[in-house]
Amino acid sequence: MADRPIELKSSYHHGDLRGALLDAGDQVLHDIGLQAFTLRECARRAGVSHAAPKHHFGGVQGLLTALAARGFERLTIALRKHLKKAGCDLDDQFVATSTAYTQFAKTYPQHFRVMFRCDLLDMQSGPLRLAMDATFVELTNVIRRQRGEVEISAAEFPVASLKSHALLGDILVAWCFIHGYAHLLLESQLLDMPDAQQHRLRTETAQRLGRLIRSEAESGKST
Amino acid sequence: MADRPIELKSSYHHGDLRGALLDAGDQVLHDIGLQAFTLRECARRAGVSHAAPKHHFGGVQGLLTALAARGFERLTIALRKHLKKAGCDLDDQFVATSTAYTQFAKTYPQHFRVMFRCDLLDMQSGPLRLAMDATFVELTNVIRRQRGEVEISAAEFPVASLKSHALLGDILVAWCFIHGYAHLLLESQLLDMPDAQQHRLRTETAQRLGRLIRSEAESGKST
DNA sequence: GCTTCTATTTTTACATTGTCAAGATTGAAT
DNA sequence: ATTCAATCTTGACAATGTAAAAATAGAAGC
Repeated sequence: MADRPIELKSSYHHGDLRGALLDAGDQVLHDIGLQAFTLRECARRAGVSHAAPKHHFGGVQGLLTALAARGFERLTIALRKHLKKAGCDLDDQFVATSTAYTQFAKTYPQHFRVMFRCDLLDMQSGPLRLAMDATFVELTNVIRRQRGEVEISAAEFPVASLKSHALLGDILVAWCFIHGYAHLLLESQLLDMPDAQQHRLRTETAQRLGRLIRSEAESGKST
Repeated sequence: MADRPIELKSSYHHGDLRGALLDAGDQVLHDIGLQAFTLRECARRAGVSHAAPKHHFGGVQGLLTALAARGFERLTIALRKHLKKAGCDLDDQFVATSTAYTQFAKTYPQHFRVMFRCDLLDMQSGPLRLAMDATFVELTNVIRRQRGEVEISAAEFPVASLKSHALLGDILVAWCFIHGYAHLLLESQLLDMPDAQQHRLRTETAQRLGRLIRSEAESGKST
């Protein structure tokens, strides 16, 4: 009944070009991949001229940086969702984390690529740092729980600043495995195997590492 | 005294343009990185016209594929060298492997990037497959020795084709950790810390995982 | 020794890209 | 109603990857 001027797009003044370009960028990554990613193609899909993105993102690096930040945000959400579903069992939590991370890499392979290409990104970008920190808070808190420690709210980052040597070691074990698995799965095609076997192997390995971390935290506590 | 016509370069017929382009490509990666890698720049550095590479590599993908293969060859050599220096101690061998892998990633970061960007490469390329297989034979043999198994000569690949479930699991633990560490070090800058701490943490973690693999292989054998 | 053949390299051309500067448009502030 | 600043478009430039056609040189055959 009422007019809906929000959706209208007079030739100038798109309304939310920034958001539209981000969406277009997502689509471009999904459709043709990072190696074919192009500012002009994003502008085309957003229905604006080829130079329009400049005002909002400065250049291609700016848009990629924003897309990477979006990627970390999505990854954080995925981690939280899987953790929630996993409940309180520490074993399940660790497996769920590796599942979420892996599934994200398989679902958004091109985003995953951008997120870990610091030569393409503006690593000084505030939003990117925030999004990365949020992801890594989630990850490190999984390890903290495995070790029976209290969680942390946010931003005692970067990881290197952690004071507990044992905690840092456990983070290294867990995160490097999870990340390495996802990255190799995506880029090496040497881990190619039937989905069922893939899932079984990853789950078993995650359980194994979870046990390792917990048992050593236990024995460390008694000393 | 004698003429050395090999080195001469009359304007046409370079002599070994293929090799020269590979060297130029190495240099370009080292000097300006993958994000600025250009066929024309490689041709320029090799002293030939911009279209000369086509005959030898087809296109940019061909040259990158050849450079990636070279990268895997170098990585294989580095692994062998570090393993030789490590001697027979299993603990040292595992640490040496992670050291070699990490050092390679830090020394040739741009090559490392190319080697794990399957969207930029021709994954059907024979030379690339051979070079990758050689690297992974080296890696899996480290695990075999940890498990007290006999080594393998070459090419029972890809990894997924391994019949021993336990072996595959150990390979996953080891390789994903090592690769994940190197990749995160290179791309996340969240593991940034003083070199000494970096080295200590990685060494300790490698020893930890080596012990895990060996102890479980032991207890598995007795059952 | 001369010719022919073929592999290699150059030249030329074209569509695309990222970035910049200048101009056009519009909604809001005054 | 006028001014203004933010936003978008136009036009231009150098650079890139690829393709086709032309040029060159070394080898093969005679």
